[in-house]
Amino acid sequence: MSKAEKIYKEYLKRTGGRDTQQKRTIITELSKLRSHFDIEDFINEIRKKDSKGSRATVYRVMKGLLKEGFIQKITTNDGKVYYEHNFTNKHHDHIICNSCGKIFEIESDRIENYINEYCETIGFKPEYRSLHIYGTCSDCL
Amino acid sequence: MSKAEKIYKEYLKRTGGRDTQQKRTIITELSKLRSHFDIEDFINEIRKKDSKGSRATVYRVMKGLLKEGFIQKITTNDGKVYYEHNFTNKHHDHIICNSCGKIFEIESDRIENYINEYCETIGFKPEYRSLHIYGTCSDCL
DNA sequence: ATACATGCAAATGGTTTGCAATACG
DNA sequence: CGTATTGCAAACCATTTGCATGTAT
Repeated sequence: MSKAEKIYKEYLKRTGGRDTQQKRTIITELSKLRSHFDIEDFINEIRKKDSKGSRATVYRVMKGLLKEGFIQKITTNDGKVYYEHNFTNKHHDHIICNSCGKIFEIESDRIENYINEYCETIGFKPEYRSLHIYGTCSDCL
Repeated sequence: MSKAEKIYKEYLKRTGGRDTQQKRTIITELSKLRSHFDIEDFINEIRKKDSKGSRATVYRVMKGLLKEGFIQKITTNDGKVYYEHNFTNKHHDHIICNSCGKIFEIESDRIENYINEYCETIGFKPEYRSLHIYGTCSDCL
């Protein structure tokens, strides 16, 4: 069973919905993306596979994925919106340059460990996180 | 000079704008808020001080404050939007329960230090951050 | 005086929703 | 078959913008 298929199964289990071709296509295509993506581009991609893929369905699936922590939403300073999945379990954080808009991705076990420790002390069960660091990158300085 | 006045001066310096009563009122009222707030409530608050305070002006000032890192924007899982200032320099992060929606605030020097260290290694100058941890709180577990 | 700021209302853009048609279990 | 899901278009809501008016410098 492919990675995408596994995620899809897990998604169905957690959301308790029916097994449909649309959902499967969305999650399969999603799993092919490596980095943050624009949702409009993604919808166009979906439409190549399923000519009548609807925006509404994509958003409906996205909502479930967000809720279950499979994907996250990033809003940059200037209001642009991106989505990103973390199907690989390797969660990564973002460093965003306010000057040129470039986005750097980092993985940090130290932050991860710290968060887990901290949450344990207050009895909170962390599922996913979103960390964005804004500032100025070396090129712009 | 009050804290709010200091922020206001700093804001003017950084954005290079003119000194107006509206901006002053917005920043003064903002500095009175302790925690995350709903912008519509905030606009109503402003209107008590300045009967014709406009949504547009509030958003315009917010935009500058966001850009300069004086405030941050939080979007919860279910799409609700909050704002929050960090006029106190004591930046704090958020832990958000996906089940009941409660928001816990934490301060973490360890995360702060780590971020500063990390950014130094890549030549990035961090200005502010947004860290949101989603999961389930002890009450909901 | 003149350029920037404000207020209003209309426009925008991302996301959600009502409803009729369709497909899963 | 009965109910959840889809697709479409219209609705929604937070935010932005054009323009005429007001105000700081």
